[in-house]
Amino acid sequence: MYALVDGNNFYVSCERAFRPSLVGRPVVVLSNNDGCAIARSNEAKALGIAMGAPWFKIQHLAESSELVALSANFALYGDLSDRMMSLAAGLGPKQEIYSIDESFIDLTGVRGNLVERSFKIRSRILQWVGIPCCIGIGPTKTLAKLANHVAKTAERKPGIYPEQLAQICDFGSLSPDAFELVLAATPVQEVWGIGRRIAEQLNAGGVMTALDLIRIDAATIRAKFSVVVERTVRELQGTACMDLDDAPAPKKEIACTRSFGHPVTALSDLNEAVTHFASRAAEKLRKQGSTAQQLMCFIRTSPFRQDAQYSRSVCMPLRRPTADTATLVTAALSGLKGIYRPGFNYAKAGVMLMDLQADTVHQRELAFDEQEEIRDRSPLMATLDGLNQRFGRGTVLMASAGLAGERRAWVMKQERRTPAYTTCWDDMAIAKA
DNA sequence: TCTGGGGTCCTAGGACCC
DNA sequence: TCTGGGGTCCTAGGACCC
Repeated sequence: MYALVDGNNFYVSCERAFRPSLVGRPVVVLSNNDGCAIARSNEAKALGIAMGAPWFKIQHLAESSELVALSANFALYGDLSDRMMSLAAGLGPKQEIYSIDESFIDLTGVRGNLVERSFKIRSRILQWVGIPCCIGIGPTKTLAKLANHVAKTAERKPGIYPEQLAQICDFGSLSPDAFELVLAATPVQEVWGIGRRIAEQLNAGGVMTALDLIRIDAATIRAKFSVVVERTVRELQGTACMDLDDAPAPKKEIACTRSFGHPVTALSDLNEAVTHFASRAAEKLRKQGSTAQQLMCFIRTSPFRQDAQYSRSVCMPLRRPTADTATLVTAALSGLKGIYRPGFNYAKAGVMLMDLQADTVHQRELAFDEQEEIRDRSPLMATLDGLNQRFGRGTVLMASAGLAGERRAWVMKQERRTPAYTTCWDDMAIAKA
């Protein structure tokens, strides 16, 4: 048996934990650059705000419906996530942290009443961290995920599922008939692994609900779709095809990409931005103990503007695997120089590190070129990371990143950000008697 | 005026090998 | 006139996830 513990409207709940006045109000959290809604409170969902709705299209609701919009505050969300995860881990012996707000728990060997135990964990997370969550339980990960969907929907929209399934839903405790009713009330697109495209094709073939899907035999699905969809169907039918992954593998690629706060035209501005992205990507790379053998750099205009369009990327093979910021920034800037064309309004740029390998692997080289000195700068990088961790991101950076004091067009817009209450001394909330 | 960021996996087809 | 069989690796594109 698996459980899925999932924070409700997670980013919004994090904001509410420190601003209780937001409880009961329609709230959205905006993406970087205050672009579009990436989290919505139940009240905001009730206003009809879609996931990913552009802010400028829903902004009028701030006046008419007292909608509150906040800039994403990932420092806060990450920290509250850690706290929630450590409490969720108490549900069973093994945990897989699947995303910032979700974790699977392996319930093997857990005795007693799973539903009661889940309610206890849920109320502990609510009391200690301030995040409401729902828990789904099922014999496979896909079923646990579906049970979680049922638990959340039963709480938010009465009438679709039995109300006793709200907050905690254990498929294991449902009769076969009750289970079928639940599946029949679930659109096929709500199943984990069935996205918009596959759902369209299924719907066209008359497969509308999870119950319809579960009744198709796996071989037919395999023939019509793929082994991926087949796995989803088998999981729905109760055959576990996915194990709990409690030790995630290192990333195979690491990216840092951003949209700009304002259109950028000058190469000098792009140089600063790309320096930042390459530096940040390099930092992530070192954190996971990897080196990169290839770097990709891209720039693009906005596809949403009636403007001359330009989009190009370039791959830069590296002389040898590296996690050195200076080397990576140099490669990124030289790539950028090659693809930059003047006269465009650039909206976004990014750096991706690829062909990663463990930094414990060292390829010996013959010294063909006596002039070339291979210097190990990893102690310097460790110092750099240490300073930036202790005194804050950007304390020490490459000169080509530019000076932070100046107003820079490419810096992303974050006009409604709340304080980093739990990760910055200056932002700490003060309790008044 | 204003539309996010960061990942993974699978498949088909081409190039190439013996 | 007749033109094999089996395999690997790489890439691009599509689909999915949060």
